[in-house]
Amino acid sequence: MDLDLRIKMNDRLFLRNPEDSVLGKKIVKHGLLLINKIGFEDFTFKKLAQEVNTTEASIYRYFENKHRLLVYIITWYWRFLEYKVLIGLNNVTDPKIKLQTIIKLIAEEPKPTQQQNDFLTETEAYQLVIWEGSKTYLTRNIGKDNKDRLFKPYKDLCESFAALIKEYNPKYKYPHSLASSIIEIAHSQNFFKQNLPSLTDFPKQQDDKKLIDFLLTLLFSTIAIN
Amino acid sequence: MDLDLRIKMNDRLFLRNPEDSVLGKKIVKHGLLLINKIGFEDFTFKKLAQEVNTTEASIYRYFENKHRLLVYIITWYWRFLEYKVLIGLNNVTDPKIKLQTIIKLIAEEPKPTQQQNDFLTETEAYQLVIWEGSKTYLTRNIGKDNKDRLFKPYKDLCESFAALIKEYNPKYKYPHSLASSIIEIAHSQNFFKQNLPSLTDFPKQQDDKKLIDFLLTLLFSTIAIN
DNA sequence: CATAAATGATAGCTTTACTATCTTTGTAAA
DNA sequence: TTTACAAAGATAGTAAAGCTATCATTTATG
Repeated sequence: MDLDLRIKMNDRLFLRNPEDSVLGKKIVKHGLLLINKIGFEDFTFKKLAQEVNTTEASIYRYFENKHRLLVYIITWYWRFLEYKVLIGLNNVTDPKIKLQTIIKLIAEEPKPTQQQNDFLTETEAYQLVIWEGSKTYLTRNIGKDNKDRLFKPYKDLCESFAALIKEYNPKYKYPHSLASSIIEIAHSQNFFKQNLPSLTDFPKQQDDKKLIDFLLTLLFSTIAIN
Repeated sequence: MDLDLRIKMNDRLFLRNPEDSVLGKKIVKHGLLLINKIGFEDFTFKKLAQEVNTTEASIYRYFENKHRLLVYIITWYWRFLEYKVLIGLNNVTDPKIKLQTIIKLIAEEPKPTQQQNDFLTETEAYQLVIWEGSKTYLTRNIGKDNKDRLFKPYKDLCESFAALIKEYNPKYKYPHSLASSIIEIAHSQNFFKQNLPSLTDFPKQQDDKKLIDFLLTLLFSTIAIN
């Protein structure tokens, strides 16, 4: 699936739009790679500056702090995923197949592709979401960040998902909670599978088949129409 | 439910056992309160030292760093919860009621009680789990920390939960994943309800009744025996 | 070609996250 | 009742993180 898309980013996320310059794109791209490599806690703008052959001060011209950079990348991913869902559901009419499709898109580890070398790559972004995604909102800044609409992409995705659930079974009482829960579970189970495998029933060295089966069963049994 | 219990803590968590001294207990108690107040990111041992009227250096004699203190409190909570489960399931034989009971114990916001004034309180610990719980393991130290068995209390709780699921339906394929998922969801939904309510279907100013209903339906529909 | 904007280079400041050392205090065995 | 020894206090110091400021130098743009 090739998507040549321009994702509109919330301009509260940056001081200078990173998409507008070579340096900006390098900051975001290598930011993603470096956070994945050393973890968000150990990640600093100084280290990133070295990777990108620039200075700390230059990075601060693009992003207020490392948290904003993190949110930038994570929300980019949510928007990207929503595009994928949009494309993936194109021409699909059966509500059941729609739900199966969205679950796969959410939970399946994306395959590495060649393109988009100069900006964010889906596979790396997916890893970032698994490891650092919840750190975007588990912060005392959540009130302010929410007012700045930083979480809109995530909310939109949940809303789309919830709409499909409602379409399948209009009487189900908790479509939003179910949607956000399944998204969260997909990532936490993926994390546990890699790092705390006894919390799952998935063999470490295996694809996401079982995880998807688990999620599909969970979803369809709870929204089943009796 | 009164529990006068002594929770055995993993001694890799501390340098000096905080339960053995007045200062140690104050550090842990006010550590919990202060993290809840200002958030883990802004929390420092220096600030805690001021709260407790001691010095930074003294706190470092008990805990290697703030992450260990966090894990200490969080794992204390998991152990505490497992005791509650143990007591709560005492004399219960019906597997269905067992599962209902454990869900309630996991998801229900504990009521404030008077006791345990000098150490950790359940209500505060519950808030900490919601806000900071996942930060215990979403770290590059997870491999080492896991070897030190820091996550054993959490694993044990999940294992107990999974065992009840297996008892109810021995044929269900994903008892561990389901157990850990429900625990995680309980907290993330609780967080969303407070902070990003559009991700849930629960009114902000209300008890956990709907959340528990959501979880119960989720659990029992997916493990239903056809 | 002029000029504005972006970047580089450098400096500096406050806070965090520790470690070290030395002194005082409180407690428990000799 | 001394003695001794561990816990805590007091103080200092260090490297890194997390910024902000300034000025010089490139690089785009009209």
